[in-house]
Amino acid sequence: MTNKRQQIIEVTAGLMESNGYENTKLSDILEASGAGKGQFYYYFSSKRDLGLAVIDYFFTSFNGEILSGILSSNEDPETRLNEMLEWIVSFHQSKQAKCGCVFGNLALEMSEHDEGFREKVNEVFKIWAEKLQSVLAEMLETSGSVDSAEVEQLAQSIVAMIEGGILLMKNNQDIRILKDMTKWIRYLVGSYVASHSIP
Amino acid sequence: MTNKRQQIIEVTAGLMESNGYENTKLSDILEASGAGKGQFYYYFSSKRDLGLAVIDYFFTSFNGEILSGILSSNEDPETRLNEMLEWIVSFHQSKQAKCGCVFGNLALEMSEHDEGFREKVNEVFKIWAEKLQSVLAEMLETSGSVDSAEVEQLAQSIVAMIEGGILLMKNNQDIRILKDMTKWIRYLVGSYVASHSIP
DNA sequence: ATTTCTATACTGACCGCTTGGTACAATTTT
DNA sequence: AAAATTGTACCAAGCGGTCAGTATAGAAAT
Repeated sequence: MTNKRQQIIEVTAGLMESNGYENTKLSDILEASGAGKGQFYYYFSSKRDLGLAVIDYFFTSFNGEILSGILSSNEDPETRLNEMLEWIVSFHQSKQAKCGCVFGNLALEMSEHDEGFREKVNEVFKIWAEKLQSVLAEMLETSGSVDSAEVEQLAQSIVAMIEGGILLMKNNQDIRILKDMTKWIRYLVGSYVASHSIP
Repeated sequence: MTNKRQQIIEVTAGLMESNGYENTKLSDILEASGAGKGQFYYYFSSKRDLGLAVIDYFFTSFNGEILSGILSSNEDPETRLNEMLEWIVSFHQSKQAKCGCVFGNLALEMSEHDEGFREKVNEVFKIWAEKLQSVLAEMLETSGSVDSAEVEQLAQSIVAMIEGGILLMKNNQDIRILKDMTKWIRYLVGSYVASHSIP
């Protein structure tokens, strides 16, 4: 039964979402998933091993929802960007603005003392920014000269803006901060696209 | 001698800057500051007590450098904003983009399970945003209608953008990400001010 | 002038508790 | 019977924090 393995991953994902990695203790995991120690160490070689598996699990879900989902739909690029921002806001609203972004949380918690975590999280941000870049490129399709390096920077900065908005939102426990941030992202993108479109 | 107390605070500040709060162990603090356990508990009632004192210490330094310093100088508001952004970039450059922002780090690490930390960090962000708001207001002085609530949101979002840029910078260990972010902040502010100025 | 007292500054062994991880016997599945 | 799976007792290490006691220096008492 790899069911149990998957169950442990999903339960831990829930715990890590609100407590981070270090603060999700093995005992919590065992209790919440109804597994024994032996069972755990049969499926995972260490807590770290599980942690990395949980990141993969989060990415799969994030990828399906945002990257392969919303950002890859048939809508026009502006709509897709908007839908992504709205999805993020309502996602955090449903969590009462308390959890933050798992990837952002792990980035700050783990990046310093665990290369494996750092690289895995980094990959998520990288893929996200790449996808965003292609959406921005679509918006600029009718433009004359497009500096693709600049668009790349913009895409990456949008990811950073979202993460920053989530950080402040979480610390303030107020969804409005993230909502405002998305407004300025739209403003920035709109302003950039407008200034680059051929009259 | 309250020297020792101050020394412990400063040494811990250095440790917390690169390791966060939980990962700065009491044993590290004692070793680095050359203090014994008894000495420590003579000056501080708990590790948490020290942690809160360290935040105050960081804020004092941040306040002097940025809030009362750069942002309150006699230069015009655009220059002050620029100088702040440049200061932040070169600060993190000097730390090889590895430490991140103490306040941002603590926000994500502690906000969930310690109200005291959360509120203290929140206060920092709040004061920062307020100061930034007044600088933005100065830029808009010649404008006709200024929506001060909107300017407040912009100021807060700029703080979020900086924090997000630092987060990604740290996880990527690449200062360029933060540098790019500051570029977009300037672009956003410039664009906003331009669109609100009377021709 | 000498002794006694007391407040401050500091020591480091020790404590209770939690942690991630292991050993291994018992059970279930094949 | 053999192999895969799982419960449980256990471990060493590390943690923050406590505590009984020491050193010292200046004030107070003699």
